[in-house]
This record gives sequence, structure tokens and C-alpha cells, in this order.
Amino acid sequence: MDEIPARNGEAAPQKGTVTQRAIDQIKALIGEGRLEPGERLPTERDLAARLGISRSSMREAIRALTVMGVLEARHGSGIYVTQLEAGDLLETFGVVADLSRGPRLAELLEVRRILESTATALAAARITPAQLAQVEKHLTAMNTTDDPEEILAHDLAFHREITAAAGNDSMAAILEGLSSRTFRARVWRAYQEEGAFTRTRREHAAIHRALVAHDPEAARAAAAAHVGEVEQWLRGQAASPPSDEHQA
Amino acid sequence: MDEIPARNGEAAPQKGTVTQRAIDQIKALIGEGRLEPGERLPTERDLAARLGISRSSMREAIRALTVMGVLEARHGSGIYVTQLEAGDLLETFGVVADLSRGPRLAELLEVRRILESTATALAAARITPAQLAQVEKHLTAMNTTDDPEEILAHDLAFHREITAAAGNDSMAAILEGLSSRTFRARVWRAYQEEGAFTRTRREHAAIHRALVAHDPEAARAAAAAHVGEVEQWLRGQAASPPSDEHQA
DNA sequence: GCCGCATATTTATCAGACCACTTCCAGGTA
DNA sequence: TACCTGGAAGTGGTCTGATAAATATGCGGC
Repeated sequence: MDEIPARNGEAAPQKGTVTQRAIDQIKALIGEGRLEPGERLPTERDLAARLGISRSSMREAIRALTVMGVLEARHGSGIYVTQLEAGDLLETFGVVADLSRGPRLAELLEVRRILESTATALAAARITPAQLAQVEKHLTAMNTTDDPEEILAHDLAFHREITAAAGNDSMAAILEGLSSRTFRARVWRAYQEEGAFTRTRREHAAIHRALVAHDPEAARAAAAAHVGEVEQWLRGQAASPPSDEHQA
Repeated sequence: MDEIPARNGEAAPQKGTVTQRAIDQIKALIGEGRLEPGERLPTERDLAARLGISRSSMREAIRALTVMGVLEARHGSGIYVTQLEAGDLLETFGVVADLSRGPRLAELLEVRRILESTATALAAARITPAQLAQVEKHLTAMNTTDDPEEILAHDLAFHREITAAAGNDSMAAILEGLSSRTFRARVWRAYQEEGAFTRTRREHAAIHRALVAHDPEAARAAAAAHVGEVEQWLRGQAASPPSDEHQA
């Protein structure tokens, strides 16, 4: 990394909080390519001194960029720029899903339906035998157990394998966030009580069949129908009053 | 908000950093509905005392949740839970787009193509005369000026109006984030490639025509082609070496 | 009833200290 | 020579206390 111009004295621009400015400056350094993925930053103390702010403020800036998945702090070692991979950066997407309620849940599910149907279609065209084997593994595992936790885990893995086969890591990361564990668990809990279990199994089978046949359009339709089922159910739930702490 | 159990003495769980724990706990409070949107939190000092950590650590946690769009700190007033609207929470999506390079940029553009084509199709079915008038306003404004900055602004607004008309705020927020960097790339393209302006104009006209006709499928095709143009150009750029600081 | 000002509250920032963990190298050992 | 071991230096993690800046509140005066 090049040297950061140490702001010796001179009139301060003074817009926004100093922490926000620090966040923007570090972000800019990465955006301009002056900080490469994996590269180590100067120490907190150095950075604070160079930007003319206290270490506390600099730490807040670093923490902010850390939760965004841009930086990674290793205790005793230093602060590093992450590989800036889709998974790191879009991790906060899961937080959004977790905190969303009511109508927004339905909106996010609609986004998921659109993306997942396309991803499944792409997967149908590109999936390799090895990947298909993985998909089948989770499919059978899902159908041979009664433990809800295990079913949920294999359900997630089933869709994850498929989206991974689509070849778009960013899309996979977004879908991962939209299918976060708590998100699904919330929806699932009540949903499967209505005997939708066998229907889900049938839908999964349809998706699998389309993948085996390498039929993108069939895959798209099957995936859209699968997510659409939950979506419609959720929209219906939103109208009726909630039963527990996770209201609609 | 209810009282937070003050952890008097007792063995500390001690997993992860105290700041991360604080972040999770506040997030959980909101997730469980014990903190409502718009509600004011206790003071930094109170929160720190209740969770048994220092004010510095608590401030880092608050800052992290602030940049995520979950909390909002007002100097001299207090800390409040945001309305948790899609725009607030998905703002970081723009950061992702800004920091993405090379192949990932193409991936994100593919996501945008999928979502925007669907959003435009939805808009074609639902758009109101008033909304359509707004779209037309930006369309004509875009075609009657030569200032690149102004063109860019109206171009953004053009698409924003359309995605808003689709009726899915979450999708609109995601597309908003996926657009900033993208549009800059297109401006760059306009600088280099001759005839890109007229082609863009023709594509916009096609989208507008589909909206007026309330023809979802035509709208979908036009939007997909529009974004696809940029997408293809970008994939081509990725192959050849970059020329300036905004490399592919 | 309404306005203006002093005061209290609260966030923003700074400074300095100590602890926990990692890294690295000098010195000893086999 | 090769290995390992121990400690010192470096660095992030946390805490404490203090000051500045912005906001909220309540009181007195009109």
C-alpha cells in the first residue's frame, strides 16, 4: 500500500462524523485499488495517526468495515482486506432477512423465487454428474429422516448445491442470505404443520427430475412453483393474526 | 422495551469478542420484537452497563449496526431503531457493487438483468398513468441534454421509477444498489464506444413502448436486452487489459 | 399561551493504560 | 546442521475517564 497523505494541520473538511469519514476513506483506498484483497493494513494506531483521528474512532470504522465483510481483524496479527468474495460481502444480506417482518418477508421471498428459478434453470444446463450426485445425496437424506433439524439442514444443502451449480457465486450468496437458517426455520415451523410435507417432497422430486434431464425450462418452472408455494402461503398468513412471537 | 437481565457477576460465556456479542444481543432484541422500529434504546452508558461491557465496545457494536442500517444514532438525542425498511437495510448492497471487480461485476450484472427484467415486466402490468408520466419525464429529459452527468441522473431515475412501479420495495432497493457502479461503467462505455448513446436511447424507447402497451413479456424482453447489452460489453472488457484505475 | 435561555442529558471524540494473542528470532540442544 | 524452545516485540481487544458538541427539558418572563 502506498503512503496515505498525513493530513498535517490544514483546514479540516469536517463533513459528517470523523468515523464515517474514516470508513469512506478506507473504502475508497480499496475501491481505487490502493489496497488489494488479502493485503495487510497499517496498524490501528498508524491509521488513526495518519487520518488525524483517535484510535477509538478508527476502531469503530474498522469494526464497521469488518461486519460488512470488507476487512478482517486478526487478534495479535493485524487487519487485512478480505478476498472481497461474494460470500463475505453479502453476508449481511442474511441479517436483512432475519430482521424482516410481514410484507417484506413476502417481498424477499418473491426475489428469491425469481432468482432461484433462474439459478435452477442455469443449473439444469450446466450441472455435472458429481454435483448431481451431491444433490441426490441430500435429497435422499432429507426423505429418510424425521428429525426436523436434519431435514432443514439437508433442504438448505439441496438448494445450495443447485445454486452453486448455476455458476454465479454472487447469486448463490444472495440466495444463501435469503434462505438463512432462522428465516427458513421461522417459515417452516408453521408451514409443515399443514401437511405440506409430502407436497414439498414432490416438488423437490420435480426439480431433481428436471436437473437429471438437463431441462432448463422444466427446472425453472419447478423451482418457481416450489418457492411460490411458500410465498403464497406466507401472503395468506400475513392477513390472519399471528399466533406466537414471530408475528406476520 | 423490557428490562435486559443485568448480568450480575456469574460465569461469563466468553465466546467471540465482547463487541460481537453485543451486536448479536441487540440484533436478537430486535429480532424477538423486544425493540420496535422507531423505538429509542437506552443510552450507550446504560446499554454498556447492562451487558457488562465498556462504553467503547458498546459504541463499536452500535456503529456496526448503524452502518447496517439497523440503528440510527442522533447526536445529543439518543439511539433509535430504524424503520427497518428495505432501503435502509439493503444500502450495503451498493457497497458490494462498488467494491466488486472483474468477474463478480459481471455476476452482479447478471443478477440485475434477471431482477430488472422481471421488475419491468411487473411494472408493465401495474404501472399507473401518473407513474408512467414520471417515466416519460425522465426519458425526454435524458434525450434533450448533452451533459453526461444529467443524462446519468435521468437514466438512473428512469429505471428507478420503473422498478418502483413494480411494487416490490425490497427488489427496488436491491436494484438501486446494483445500479450505481453499473451506470458509471456505462458512462465509461459511452465515452469509448461510439453509437452507444443512440443504442441506449433505442432500448429505452423499447422499454417505454412496452410499458405504455402494458405488455409484460415485451417489457421483460426489452429490459433484459438493455441490461444484457452492458453485461456483454463488460464481459468483453474483462478479457482485455484495463486502461485506468477502474479496471475490469 | 408563547418565547427565550440556562441547564441537564446524550452522543462524539479523544487520550492513555493494560491485557491477550501472534509473530519472530536468538540461543540452546540433539 | 537441524530443530525446538522461550521470551521479547508487535498488534488487536478492552477498559477507564475526561472533554466537546448537539439536543432535550424545564423554568421564568412577557
